[in-house]
Amino acid sequence: MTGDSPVSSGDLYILTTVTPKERRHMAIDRLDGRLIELLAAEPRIGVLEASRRLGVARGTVQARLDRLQSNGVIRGFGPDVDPAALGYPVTAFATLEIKQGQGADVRNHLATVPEVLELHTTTGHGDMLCRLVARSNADLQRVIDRVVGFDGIMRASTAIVMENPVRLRIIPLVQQASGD
Amino acid sequence: MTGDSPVSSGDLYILTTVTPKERRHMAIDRLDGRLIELLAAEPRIGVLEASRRLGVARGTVQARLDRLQSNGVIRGFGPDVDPAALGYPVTAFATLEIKQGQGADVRNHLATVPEVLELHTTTGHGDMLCRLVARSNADLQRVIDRVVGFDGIMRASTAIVMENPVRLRIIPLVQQASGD
DNA sequence: ATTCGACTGGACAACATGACCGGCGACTCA
DNA sequence: TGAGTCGCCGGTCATGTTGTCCAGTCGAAT
Repeated sequence: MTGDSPVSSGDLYILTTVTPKERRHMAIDRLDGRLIELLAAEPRIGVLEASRRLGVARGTVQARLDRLQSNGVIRGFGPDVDPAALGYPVTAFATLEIKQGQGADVRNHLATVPEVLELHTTTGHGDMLCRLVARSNADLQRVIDRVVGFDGIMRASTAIVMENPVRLRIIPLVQQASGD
Repeated sequence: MTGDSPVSSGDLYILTTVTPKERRHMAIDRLDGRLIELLAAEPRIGVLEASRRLGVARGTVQARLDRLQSNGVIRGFGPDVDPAALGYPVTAFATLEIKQGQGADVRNHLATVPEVLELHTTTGHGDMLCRLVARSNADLQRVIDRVVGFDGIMRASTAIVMENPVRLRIIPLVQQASGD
């Protein structure tokens, strides 16, 4: 039931022009949008309760959920863990400059560092952007040393996060995509 | 049951020194870690099945889960929605430079843009960092125009994400924090 | 007109849930 | 040393939910 997503974010993002015909196959409709909102607001809700709230039959909700998951629109329902509550209250973003041809090695290196929560390769004069967490500012130094203590990395510039006024969110986008 | 988290990521991160005594109260132990891993791997698992896999009593899993949630370690189980599958395959990070004293206005402005998935205020010469998505590179221009089309923003520099070798992850950190 | 897909409303057995309980062992503290 | 506290165990119970069927309706496309 948990089929491979047709769009893997591990891949290169391929830029496409989407025709109206294709849109019909990939877009989510209002009911999908409402379902996702509902699940986001009250995740421990069951299929049955969701169907009651949405005013549709239980089978419909079940079918929509299955479709959203095999579509890859909903990747899963993993627990949302707060690094701060784990003892890592400091977040930072590091821009890394990479030696030519060392990209793969650097990726592998960074993947082994638990404090690297996320890594992207980007355009622009920095080559990679990664999200780090640490136990304290002093600990951040240790993390950065570990991150940049690798041959392929030429330079790193780090920005420490002070405030996070907009937490990672998806609902507004879902609403826009579903015409809600 | 879903009490307020003692550590809200919307707040300023306060840097603390953690004594061993405090650690005992906040850290997660091996069982917590295994439970989180299990939930991350198979989110639709129930409490009963989890207790079987972990080899502990059902009540124990229930109690641990409750504690992790009221601790704020587990914020929730929201659906993990893939923007690419919604029709927004382009991701970018924008560094914004803000006019003095306009921070709050800019935050409010950005919060109204659905394509802004995340916003941080940071140290460094850029003042804010935000994560954007768009339907295409051309669409990204529209999104950026909307983001920077606001009085308080002086300059923006954008890095388009090409690849995402390490997806947002938390398990390695959980393992480290739980001594697993 | 027919076929197709999506939705409805209903049924069923199997299962999971929340809420309890008494009891056990480990720990803290006076 | 003894009392209290805490987390965990293994069990019970009524209740609600799940997965899986089914026949029937509706609208859109062929």
